[in-house]
Amino acid sequence: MRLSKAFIPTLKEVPSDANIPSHQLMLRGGYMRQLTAGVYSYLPLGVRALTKAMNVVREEMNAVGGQELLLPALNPESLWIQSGRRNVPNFILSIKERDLVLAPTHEEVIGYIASMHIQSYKDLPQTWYQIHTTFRNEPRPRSGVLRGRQFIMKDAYSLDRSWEDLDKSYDAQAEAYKKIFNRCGIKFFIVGASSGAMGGTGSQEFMIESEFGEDTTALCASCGYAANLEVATSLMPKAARVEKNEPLKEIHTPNVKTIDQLVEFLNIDQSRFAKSLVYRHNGKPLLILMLGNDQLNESKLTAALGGGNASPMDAEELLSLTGADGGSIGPVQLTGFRIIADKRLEGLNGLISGANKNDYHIANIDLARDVNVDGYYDLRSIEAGEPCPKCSKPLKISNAIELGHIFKLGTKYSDTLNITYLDESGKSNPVIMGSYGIGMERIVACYIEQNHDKDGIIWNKVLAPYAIHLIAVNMSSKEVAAASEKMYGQLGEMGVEVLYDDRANITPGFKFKDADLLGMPIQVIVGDKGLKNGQLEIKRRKTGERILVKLEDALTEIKKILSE
RNA sequence: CGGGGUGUGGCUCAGCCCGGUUAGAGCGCCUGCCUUGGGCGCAGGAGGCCGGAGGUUCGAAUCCUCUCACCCCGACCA
Repeated sequence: MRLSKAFIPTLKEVPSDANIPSHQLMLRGGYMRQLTAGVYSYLPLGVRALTKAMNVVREEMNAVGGQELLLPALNPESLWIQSGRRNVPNFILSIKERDLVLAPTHEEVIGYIASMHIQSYKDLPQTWYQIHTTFRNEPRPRSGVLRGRQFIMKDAYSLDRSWEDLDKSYDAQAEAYKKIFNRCGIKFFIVGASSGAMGGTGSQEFMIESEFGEDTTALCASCGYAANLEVATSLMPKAARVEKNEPLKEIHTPNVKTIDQLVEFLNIDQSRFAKSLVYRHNGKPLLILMLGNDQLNESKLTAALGGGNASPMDAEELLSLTGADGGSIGPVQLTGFRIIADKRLEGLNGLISGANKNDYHIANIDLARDVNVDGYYDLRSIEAGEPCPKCSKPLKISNAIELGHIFKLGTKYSDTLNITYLDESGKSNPVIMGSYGIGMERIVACYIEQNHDKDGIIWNKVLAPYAIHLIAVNMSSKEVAAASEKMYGQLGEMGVEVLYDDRANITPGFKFKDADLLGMPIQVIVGDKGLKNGQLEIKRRKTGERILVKLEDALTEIKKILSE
């Protein structure tokens, strides 16, 4: 492609809306432009990079027996009502003129097709996938392409007859994912994750570490334990029971609201306090007890509650239902609430909690004696430095971007959408499903996050839109123009993808800056300086290393570098 | 959805508090000359109903009200 004819609008200045490197560079390099919040147009260079990523994904999906489909973005609303996902918050975008919705994923359509055509155990297993535009009602799009309302997803679905076969399909996808990200040159790690509203029995996320990530993960450098904070655990010890079980005692605690203030006011260790959090779960009042200053993890809470909508109660309701304001609420003699507690509180006594009377707390609480606790669950967010659940070494906490997510769905959709097959004995069974997603733009953006410098993107040959950026330093020099044109022709004949800067009246500095910004892995520079000695220059974008080669050796040398 | 911020030429921004020339700068763009190894120089030029609507005023980019859009923090997030 000749740059003189190409549509690659580069920008010298950083657009003010872009805050993270991948976003800035994709805009500056003319890879894409924003249309509206969370929606981007991909320009020619962006399409080429995305296409490269898609090719890798296709190859690896096909290699594990995936069959490519193309499913419609427009879905009948009724299908989503049937699966029970029509009203999942912030999930589906719909259109106004018809009872149609824009599909945010395709379990429903896969299920619809499968329910019609999968009839016998002989039809199983199947793995179907697509690479397709997906829509989600993101409340707050951000970070460029990392979180959009419209994005391209590779989504795959496995259909199996048994849980054992699901494990095989799932493992095959996991292996394919590793190959995909490795081939793309992305440094990733895998964490155990919550299956959330997706349902199912297990899931893992493929992550890259990034300060701009929206997920938080716990990692053990020693044994390799890795989990999303939504599900991460640690070996934080429970507090112990105290020997003497004293009777309940009210204590005056004027203007003492937080656990930290209580610790200071009473001079008692925080492990003697039961913190009360007041929520509504599906409309019903819920009191959650946490040990000391442990932080509630809402993902764990939702999981413990078996789904549904849990949110903090507002201050007015709090007062009318408990008789006290936040900071003075506790479990003793509290009526109308379901009470659950974190596992670290299990069986404890000698605790202090709110008295449901402003400025008072109650001491000597024995959860077994004084409170009707409806279950102990793991509800707390772990913190950095806590002992790894597997090997007890300190855990590290870091932010991460989710590149891919794989789920063992089980029968959730088979049940609602009636996806069954007949086994050898003629008995009807639900199909066991798995689902596997990759954000295609995230591949490109995450790669850039990990591979850029102050000048621009640093592509590897797998994702690079072009293998070579050929620069004619000065087109007004007849010799340079002739040698460049010849090189462009020869590389083209070799089948190499070349971006050729043949622009006239553009100064060399400008061309070099553009080349570094766009980031092709190899720059071939033809200028008078080298031609005097019958040479041209080859520069590696990644290292900045330059070598001079004789014109007649250039093709051989380039071939050699390309095959590395 | 709560909090904050920003909308002035293609991009980055100044001007706004404290209303009053013809609305500015840099970059980019066009023309000519010049230059040719790290976003070159000189000269000339095009391009803006100051996000939108309403109001106050003799007069509004500037003050007030409403509204829309975008960005950030939080909430949320398959």
